[in-house]
Amino acid sequence: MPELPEVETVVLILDEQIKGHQLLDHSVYWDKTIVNHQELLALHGQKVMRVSRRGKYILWQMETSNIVIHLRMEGKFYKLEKNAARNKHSHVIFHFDDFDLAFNDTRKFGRIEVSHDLDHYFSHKLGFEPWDEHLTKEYLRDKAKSRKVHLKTFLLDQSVIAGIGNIYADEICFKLKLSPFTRVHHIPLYKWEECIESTRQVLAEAIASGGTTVRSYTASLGITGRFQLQIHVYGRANQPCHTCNTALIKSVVGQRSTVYCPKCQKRI
DNA sequence: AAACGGTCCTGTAAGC
DNA sequence: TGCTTACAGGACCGTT
Ligand SMILES: [Zn+2]
Repeated sequence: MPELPEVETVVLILDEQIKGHQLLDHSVYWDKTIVNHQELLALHGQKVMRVSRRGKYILWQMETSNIVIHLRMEGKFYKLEKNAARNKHSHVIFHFDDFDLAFNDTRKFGRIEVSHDLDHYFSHKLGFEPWDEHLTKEYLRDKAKSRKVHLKTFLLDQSVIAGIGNIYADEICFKLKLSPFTRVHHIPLYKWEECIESTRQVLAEAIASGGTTVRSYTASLGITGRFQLQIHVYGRANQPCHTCNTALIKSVVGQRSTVYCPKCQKRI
């Protein structure tokens, strides 16, 4: 599923493909995909000024407002010839001046919403971006000291750091050499510095390779031939640890499947 | 305030 | 073989 690196890749491609183009209108085939229909209708005729990202959200800056898109599990965009046949999983089709752009989402979890005030929209949802200079070890320590949750749950909390999902949460715990079950209020200050470094390294590596799972999102937008990212733990239950050869363990943290090395990753 | 559990969805795979 | 059931999960919301 798309996490920050995948969304970043989609954003770069979308910016190249739709910036400067005029949104004529759109068709809706699954109502709940669109949060506020009237506001979206009001943007017909406007050009896309810029496509950007905040956390896992895709932002289309229009002339008078913003279209905010979350892909959730399986949302993806396909660029189509005008009036091409609709795929049964295309729930919204944006009709641009000289092409169509389909929002395809088998699980129907993705959401498209218009927001006039992004700062307000994200203020309670999202914490700092991974590369924000305000993301410091003191910030993480302070956020964690009143929390009893496991490290993995903390990393998945978008109001702490924005953009980490299930795949990279496991990878970050592995790089940090901490068990995903570590209680965050037990983690010392110096380890939070390492956490920031690990997070940035894991995400940067993933962005550099175009996102782990991004191939399916972008094939139709003209990107092919990307190599899969080297994944150390996610989806590798029972396989040998890349560091010590111990069999990796599959477990559940916060109702999410979790894989870790019982030897390399200790609880504090 | 923080934690928890249910909800939304459907394709895939396992099980009888 | 064909049917049923379990499972995957990001964000959100009501309850504890
Ligand atoms: Zn190991």
